[in-house]
Amino acid sequence: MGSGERRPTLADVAAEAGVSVALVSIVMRDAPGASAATRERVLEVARRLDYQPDSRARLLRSGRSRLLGVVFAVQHPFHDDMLTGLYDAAERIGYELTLSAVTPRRDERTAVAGLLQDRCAALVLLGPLTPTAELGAIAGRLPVVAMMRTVRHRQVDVVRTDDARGLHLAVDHLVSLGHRDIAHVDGGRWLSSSERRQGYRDAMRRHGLEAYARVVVGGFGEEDGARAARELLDRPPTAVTVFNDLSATGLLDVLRRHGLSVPGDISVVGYDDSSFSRLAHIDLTTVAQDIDTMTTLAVARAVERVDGATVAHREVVIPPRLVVRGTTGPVG
Amino acid sequence: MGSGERRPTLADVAAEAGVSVALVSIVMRDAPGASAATRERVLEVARRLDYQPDSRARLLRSGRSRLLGVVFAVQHPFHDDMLTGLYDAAERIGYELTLSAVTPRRDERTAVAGLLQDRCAALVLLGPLTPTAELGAIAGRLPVVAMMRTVRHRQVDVVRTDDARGLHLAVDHLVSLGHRDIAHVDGGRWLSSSERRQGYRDAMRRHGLEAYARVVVGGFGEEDGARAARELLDRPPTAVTVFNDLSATGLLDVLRRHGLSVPGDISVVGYDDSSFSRLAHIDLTTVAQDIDTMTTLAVARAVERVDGATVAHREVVIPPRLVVRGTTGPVG
DNA sequence: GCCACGCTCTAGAACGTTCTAGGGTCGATC
DNA sequence: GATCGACCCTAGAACGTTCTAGAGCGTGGC
Repeated sequence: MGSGERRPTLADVAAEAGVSVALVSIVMRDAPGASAATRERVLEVARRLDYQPDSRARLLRSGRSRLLGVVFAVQHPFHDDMLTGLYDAAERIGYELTLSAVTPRRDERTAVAGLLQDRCAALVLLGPLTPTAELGAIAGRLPVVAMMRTVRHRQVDVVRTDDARGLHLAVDHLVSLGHRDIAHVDGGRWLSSSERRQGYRDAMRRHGLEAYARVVVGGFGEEDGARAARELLDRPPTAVTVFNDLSATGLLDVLRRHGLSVPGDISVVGYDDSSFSRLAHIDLTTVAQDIDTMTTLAVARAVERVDGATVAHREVVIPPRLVVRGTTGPVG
Repeated sequence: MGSGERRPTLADVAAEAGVSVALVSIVMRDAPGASAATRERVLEVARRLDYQPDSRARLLRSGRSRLLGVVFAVQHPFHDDMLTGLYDAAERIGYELTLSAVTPRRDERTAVAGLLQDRCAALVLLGPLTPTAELGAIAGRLPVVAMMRTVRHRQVDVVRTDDARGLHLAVDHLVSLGHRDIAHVDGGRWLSSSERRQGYRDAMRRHGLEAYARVVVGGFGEEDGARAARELLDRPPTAVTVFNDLSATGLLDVLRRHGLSVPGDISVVGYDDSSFSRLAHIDLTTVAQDIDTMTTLAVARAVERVDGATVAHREVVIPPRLVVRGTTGPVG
């Protein structure tokens, strides 16, 4: 019936194969201490009984859990890209991932609490909104790595992109195309928003364009970009840098619907290099966060902490890369 | 630090409070058998020591796991909406969710295998691509509920939308607006694609429009819709029904970029009612899958199976609902 | 005064695994 | 021929919890 008979355990396999439980355990873990012949026989029995190790019992007994808890948010395409990278990185290093989602009706605190009960060895948080103090409290009991935001706390590790530099790249690119009237649609209350906004302001100043600097309140979603676009339509700049790709697509959509050609009338630069931004029909120029490096480092850092290594600096800042595609061009 | 001292256990709390381990367990589970006074005292100590129950040990001992494994795919916005609903439904019924993602480099088999080791009580699979026979094999060892696709196997439960009916609704709506030249962009190899395609064909026939019926190969993503749109541009229909919302947005984008106005020149109907489709700047007419009902039923069904109930019919088919927004209008 | 009962509490087994300590066996070495 | 070491294997404790059985005790009815 599916849940009918009890699932087979080590003891079942041992009995069937005529050996001790301990020996089966050795074989299943591929640990030294069994002859090739018995190894073969035990494996055959295990296969026949369709034995599946019980990771709960396994983790319970063996203390160290090789399990990383990841908190991500639903409806953030870039988080999906990060998850993809995290799975890769974890697999390379022999760790498992356990996910906990933040949804419109399930907050970050709940998501974290769930993982704490699962006794993961460490936590990786994608763009957490939890206040620093509270993050610190969690970090008091297990290693915490925050991604895509700064956390000024001595117990919390951080892996993030150099967001200020990202906006320098974006503005430099636009300036090199002849743009001067460059606006910025920010991320509203999102945490990396202020770094990016500041990066934009600095870059504009560096080019002597502070007179043109204009920041419009945005957010992380398409509707935020769309709203910002409508606001810009009164007096459109020749170029705009946007908090992230998702918001940029919302903005692009509204601009085009109002007859502006991109990049003819207006150039647009996104942020993240989310996988959808490289789709042919979107073809968005954007500031790429280095997903591979970030996820690899985040996992590595978490594991180092689990192993009790003392790591020198808690914050790793990865340089971004500008990816020029079809939404930017010379000023018309 | 962080992983410095061992995390407190029931025994620690018991020792500190001067009672037995069993009693602390009773208090933590809020089970009957402890006086109000000790209850209070034990809770106070637990709070002070920052005790967190170990769900592994808990589940291991108590057999039944109140844990539902969910397999979802990354970069499918509608799966995110489903996750949101599943979390709600699970919480209402006192179950936990454990997630396993399918990514471009992590296939469904791997995702399922992970959950099997976690000993979840049942599996919920979002639009699984696994062949029926293999799903059946998994269902042989624990209850499996597949969502958003049909599975003809006597051990696999199915909760899905009446996709044929969904396309009837879409076509009926377009016909009532005066459209006759209505094309369909399908989902390619995706599993509900054939039902929806068939629903489209039936509806066209029912309206005596088989001469106009035209199916373009699509897929689940934006780029598939975009590709299909380019194909349609030679000889554009006055309306098009699309496999899903994501594909529809790709299609919309290309159509508009080529100077077609929506819904002036062409009407577009999506499928899913993904949360982004209701954003003001997308404002997509679409066939809504009833997320609340589907997720509630899927969780309920999984739990019934876990409890060993014999459920009459294995397939639950939910009627869809047409949501008329801004991408459909009278034929121009 | 005795027994039965309800209430609060406890001891100890059990869940399925890993780990530690050690028991055989066999061939080689002194 | 005893000793050793390498190799294969096993018994039993341990992980942190829940569960079963029952102990202690105060109360009430006869």
